[in-house]
Amino acid sequence: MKEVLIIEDDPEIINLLEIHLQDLSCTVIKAMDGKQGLDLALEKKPDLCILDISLPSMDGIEVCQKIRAVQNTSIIMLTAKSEEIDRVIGLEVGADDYITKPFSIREFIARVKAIFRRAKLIQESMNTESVSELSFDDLSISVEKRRVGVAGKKIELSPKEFELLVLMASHPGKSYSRSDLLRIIWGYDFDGYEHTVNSHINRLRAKIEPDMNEPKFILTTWGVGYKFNEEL
Amino acid sequence: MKEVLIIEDDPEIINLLEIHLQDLSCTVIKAMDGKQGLDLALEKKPDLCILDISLPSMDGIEVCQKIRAVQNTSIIMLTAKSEEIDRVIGLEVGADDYITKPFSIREFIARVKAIFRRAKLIQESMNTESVSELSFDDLSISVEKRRVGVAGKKIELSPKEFELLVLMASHPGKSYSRSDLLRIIWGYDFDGYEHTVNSHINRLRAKIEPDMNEPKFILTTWGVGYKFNEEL
DNA sequence: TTCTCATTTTATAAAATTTTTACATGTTTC
DNA sequence: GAAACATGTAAAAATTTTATAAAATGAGAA
Repeated sequence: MKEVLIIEDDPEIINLLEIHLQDLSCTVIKAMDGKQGLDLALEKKPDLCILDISLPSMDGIEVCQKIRAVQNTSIIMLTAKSEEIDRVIGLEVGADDYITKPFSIREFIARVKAIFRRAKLIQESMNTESVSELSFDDLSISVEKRRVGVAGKKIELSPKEFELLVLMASHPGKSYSRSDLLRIIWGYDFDGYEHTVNSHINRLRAKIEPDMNEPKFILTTWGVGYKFNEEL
Repeated sequence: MKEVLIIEDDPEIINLLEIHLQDLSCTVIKAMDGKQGLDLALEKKPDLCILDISLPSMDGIEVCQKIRAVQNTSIIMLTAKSEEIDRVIGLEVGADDYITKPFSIREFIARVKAIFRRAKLIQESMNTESVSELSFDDLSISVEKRRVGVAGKKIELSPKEFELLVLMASHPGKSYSRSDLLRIIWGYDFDGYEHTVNSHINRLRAKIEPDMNEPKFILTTWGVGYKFNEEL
């Protein structure tokens, strides 16, 4: 059960957001000014903060920075004008996402869901650092030595190819969207096309798949992304 | 299981750090002043000390120096101002890393992990260096006598070249990044370009490799660093 | 000091990877 | 089936990383 803190001085918006967050079965806590919001954030450590940029008693930017200095809470910032977003980004406040008012509830919900997905992904990827040997059928991966072999033959992979393979092979059956992969492997600040992932998957497959027309290891989850075959 | 000692007089910070260190499954011990911290460090020999610079009863810098005089515990120093870091560096206190308050937990965790990785690497590099004779194909290394021969012929190596060769030849197949090599061979306080490593590897290869276009002993792990050929 | 040698820096060339691009091929939906 | 969209493929362009050689620096010995 996720806990969400709304820091916002407009009661109408609070109400609106609260209703829809409860639909997502989140617990909602509320603060109507910056200072109180910061205190609550530090005390309750919610999974997500919705943070308005203009607030009484303490600016939203400051609140964001202070929260981020101490803990790893996801933050979505609300701004009235899109120019403010530039300011927030320029200051590298470190929010996870930004929404300009007025916004559609549909969009808001989508973003909240996206944040939760990301947080879960990052958490999962932190856990699997320790596995050093992976083996499926005739594919073997030595994470530490950075070696990959197919049917006894040594395969040379580029850094990105290797990282993609290790990540996916560490979580067989888990589908990663292209943007998940970009965020995890390329980093959150990569700005390029999602198609880049296709290229790398394509080259990786060419190196490890015996039959390109029927991939055995790296499968396509249509409309979603890619996953490592869980039935091996 | 790693043991971490926190020496810090602010209970809030202690609490914060303790929670996140426990997430990394570390055992945490705490001291709230310099003297007590020093005693605990010497008694328990933790894997890592988190050491605030301003402390009651004994300055953090003094504590750091005294710990380092006696044992090789990793130390991360916390300072309120970035000027203090200059002072710490100027005094060559020998901390492994420095963080200015306020810091983000994200960053803190990343640094702690980095310290543990380095410690592991250095520990490993110490292990097999006790071997006094190494021999691969027609390359022979006498670690004790500091002599190297290729195809029966004696080769003169400079100190850095020799150290690089011994380290890598002691751990065939293990890839070392340029920064790993700088830290292990040059020392943690070297501040120069990673490119320096290339120069040394280049000269070392020129002396021991029969064919520069296809190195036999020292191989490049593209995008990572160098390793000694494990298939000899 | 002057010389020598190891080391570091710098510059440039070469190699490999990564990203982009363009287009082909599939898949879904109406 | 056709339109819209998602994925596959291959190759050119751009970027990053590594190799190599040569010049500058610095430390120590004669």
